[in-house]
Amino acid sequence: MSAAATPPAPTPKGRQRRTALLDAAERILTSSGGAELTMRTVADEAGVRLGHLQYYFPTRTDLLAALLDRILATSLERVAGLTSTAGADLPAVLDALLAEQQDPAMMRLFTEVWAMAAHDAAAAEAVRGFYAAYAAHVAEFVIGRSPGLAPGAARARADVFVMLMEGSSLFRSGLAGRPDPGSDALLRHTLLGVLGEDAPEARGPADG
Amino acid sequence: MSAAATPPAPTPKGRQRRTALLDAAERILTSSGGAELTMRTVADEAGVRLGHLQYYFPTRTDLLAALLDRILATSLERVAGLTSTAGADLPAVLDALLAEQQDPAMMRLFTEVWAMAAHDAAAAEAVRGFYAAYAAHVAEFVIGRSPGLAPGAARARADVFVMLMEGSSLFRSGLAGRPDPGSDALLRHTLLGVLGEDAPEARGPADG
DNA sequence: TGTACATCAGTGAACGCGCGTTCACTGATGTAC
DNA sequence: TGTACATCAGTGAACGCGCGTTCACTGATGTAC
Repeated sequence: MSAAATPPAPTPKGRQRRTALLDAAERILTSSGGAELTMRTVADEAGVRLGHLQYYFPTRTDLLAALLDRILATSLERVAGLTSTAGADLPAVLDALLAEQQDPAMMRLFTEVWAMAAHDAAAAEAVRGFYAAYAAHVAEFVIGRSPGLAPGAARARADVFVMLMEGSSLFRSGLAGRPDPGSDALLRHTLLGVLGEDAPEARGPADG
Repeated sequence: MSAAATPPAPTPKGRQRRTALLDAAERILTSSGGAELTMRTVADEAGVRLGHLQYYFPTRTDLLAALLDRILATSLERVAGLTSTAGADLPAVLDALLAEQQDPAMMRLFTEVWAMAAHDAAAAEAVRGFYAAYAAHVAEFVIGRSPGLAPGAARARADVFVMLMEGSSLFRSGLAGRPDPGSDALLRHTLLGVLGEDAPEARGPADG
């Protein structure tokens, strides 16, 4: 899916318009879902005519590909920004990552991304690339804090960390479950444990 | 979304036809996605005329609601069957649960379910009910193996277990990542730890 | 500085198509007497 | 056992609509000389 849409004009104005059009598409994807994301609704949302949207994105496929790329790139930048500060306060980094999960808009975006990936090979490849890079950032972060750890072990920890993060987003966003303080505490404890960090308590705060 | 579609005929034949129609709809959802699930494609897949499909499911909304209910009910039955055997070999139960994740069809089904829930309040309620019941089964399982554990603690463990299971399905199915033996080992280790079971090794098999 | 021209940015109308839904209809099956 | 009738099961045609896409077009902006 990457590099599917060739922008007709790499001028400053062209880039700006392109961004505005993708903003509109993202708003629609977030608020209404993929089924409502049509060339017409996006054009309306952006305040341009249908034909003009097609000047930048000739087909709907081009638009979706560009939107997917941008969503994944933006998310990856955020992760990279957070994990690049190796010496940072780990619980604070965790808080920042978890805080994003509670945004229902972000959650809706990712359910759409997963659904796209489930039925489109090119989208799936883009999504796998995203998670590979995400996990690589986390692995680097882990190694930065535990030098000498085998690369394979760091990789495994990063993978499981990402799995748990993605799974928990379903619940913390309210989409598939309801946030719960006790579960959240154990979630944080488990995430720290996976990263190889010892948590304050031995097991879990809610244990009796 | 539950109880939206009133079946016009609860006769044996009617129930059978209804099931066949939902089977067809599920095949389409799995193979092509929600966007391709139209009244016509479902009727074709089931080998009936459009008007006949509408005899059982007057509107597309009715069809989707019934399909969602059935998908969730079926999944819940499977979970209940596995977790009801409290004395069973835990790694075997874990294997069975994890094996299902590798089925891409099941994964596609759930990405569609999540996407539905993200944009439809009734669907979201059904999905939350499903996960609440799923976690309740796991919590009961945990208490069965660790009597005396506080209910809140069991609940938290079940929640985190389900979070990690759902997150890992994204990767083990190949949709969002690629299955990896080292990560799988740590995943199992972490899942057991969350359930309160001590794993064979102290930390993780891939650690050095 | 002015002019010619290419390219960029944006418009508007039309196309064929598949969609969900409506509705009148026919044949099969059950049921009351 | 036979008949009348209601209900169940299934058909077929048509509707209006929104969709992605095509295309000819106009105005704005840059650039070469």
